[in-house]
Amino acid sequence: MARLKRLVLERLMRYHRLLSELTAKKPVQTITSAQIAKALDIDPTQVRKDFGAIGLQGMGRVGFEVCEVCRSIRVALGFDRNYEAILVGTGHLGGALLAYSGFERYGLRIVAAFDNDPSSIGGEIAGCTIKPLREIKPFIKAHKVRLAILTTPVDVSQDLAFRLVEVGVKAIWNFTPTQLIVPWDVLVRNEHISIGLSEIAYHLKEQAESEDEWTFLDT
Amino acid sequence: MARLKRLVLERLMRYHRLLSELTAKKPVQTITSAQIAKALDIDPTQVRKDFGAIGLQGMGRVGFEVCEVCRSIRVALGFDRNYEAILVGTGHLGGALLAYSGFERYGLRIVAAFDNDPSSIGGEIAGCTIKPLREIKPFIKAHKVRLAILTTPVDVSQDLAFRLVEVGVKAIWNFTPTQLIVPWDVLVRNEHISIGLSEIAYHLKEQAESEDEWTFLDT
DNA sequence: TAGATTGTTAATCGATTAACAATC
DNA sequence: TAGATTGTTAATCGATTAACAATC
Repeated sequence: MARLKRLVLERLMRYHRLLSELTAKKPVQTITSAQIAKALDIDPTQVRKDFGAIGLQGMGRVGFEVCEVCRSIRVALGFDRNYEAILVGTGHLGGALLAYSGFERYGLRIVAAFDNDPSSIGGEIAGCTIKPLREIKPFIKAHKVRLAILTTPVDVSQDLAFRLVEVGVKAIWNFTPTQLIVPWDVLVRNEHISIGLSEIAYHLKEQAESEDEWTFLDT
Repeated sequence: MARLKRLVLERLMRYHRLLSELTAKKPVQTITSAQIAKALDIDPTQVRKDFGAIGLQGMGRVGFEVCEVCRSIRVALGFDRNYEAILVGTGHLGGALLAYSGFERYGLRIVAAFDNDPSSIGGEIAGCTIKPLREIKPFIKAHKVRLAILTTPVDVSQDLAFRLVEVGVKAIWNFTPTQLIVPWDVLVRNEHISIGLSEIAYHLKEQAESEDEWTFLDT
């Protein structure tokens, strides 16, 4: 099967969530691409293409079997596997991610948290003891951890990334606003929250300005 | 000036951050589009196009003046204005956002937090008192709040969205995994963290499989 | 069978990149 | 002036959407 692109992966995730919610409310046997498309405000062809990409077959005049779709997506994205992750940086955001229990349904379990602040080391968040940063490399080696979640201050993240990949980390979920440099076979997924502010601030600015125009017309 | 598209806005944000960091380290007078492009791993033409879109003029053989670029981006995105926001849902993620002080440089100030959990109401996070949810509409009206940050459980977010827009909210920063329905003139910026897991899980799966192949060849 | 839905190819759209004259 | 960089038009690339025969 051809390698799936990022946009396809993200849509598959959305389909999966939609169908999970749907079946949680009331069990549905089948669903059409048009129904899914409407719920997510995209084109039905898109849905069929994406399903085709992971080998899903629909039934003419009926649509797709919900259970089968969910299962296929889970297999395609790798949610049927289990992988252990570590988290570095136990500030507010790190704590929030540790406390979030929703990742387990996707096969992700955070097995350890690290920090270099003496006052937080030894503490516990959501059942996870905070370990000193110097133990991170032995821990990763011992547990064959391949995913690291970075919620550290900006200035240490690149240095950390170097050290993480050295001991076998193959994916970094990066919540720090840094463009990390990593080997070609390591995936960095950037989750820079404040990027969203560009769209928000711009919208509010434009909106305020257009309001001013109307006020002008009113007078 | 033509309306800027989302992708352009996001890149402008990245330019702004890059240049802020750069000048913080050591003051630089000018920078070329090629230098910026290299740092962000994009095409130099892209940078010049984006700058052109906000009316920035470079100098042949020299490049762009760093200060002027920063200033123009701030004006274009509306970071030179101040806007007040409220936050709804003071769980772990809500708390993390309240505690984060980095938004102020973009003109955003969170002025109140709301929750409907009696045990958290009256408490304080990062200097912000948590108010009961029933006070949210009067508060928004009184303070003319136009931005709301949603970090509530999924099941209440659509109902909240309806109530928020009723009293004048024009932008919702949505951290809940729901497709919100809002009037056409209200912006919803979705920040669904677990979407990123699709890319991460898939990469780890593919990576594990390719490793298996090599192991097979070794034998 | 008739009709709705799939699966796929072709057309469109938009974003990115290449090319190069104009500029300092 | 010579050479590096901008600004802009044209070409390419990829993603989305339209069209429609095949299917149940």
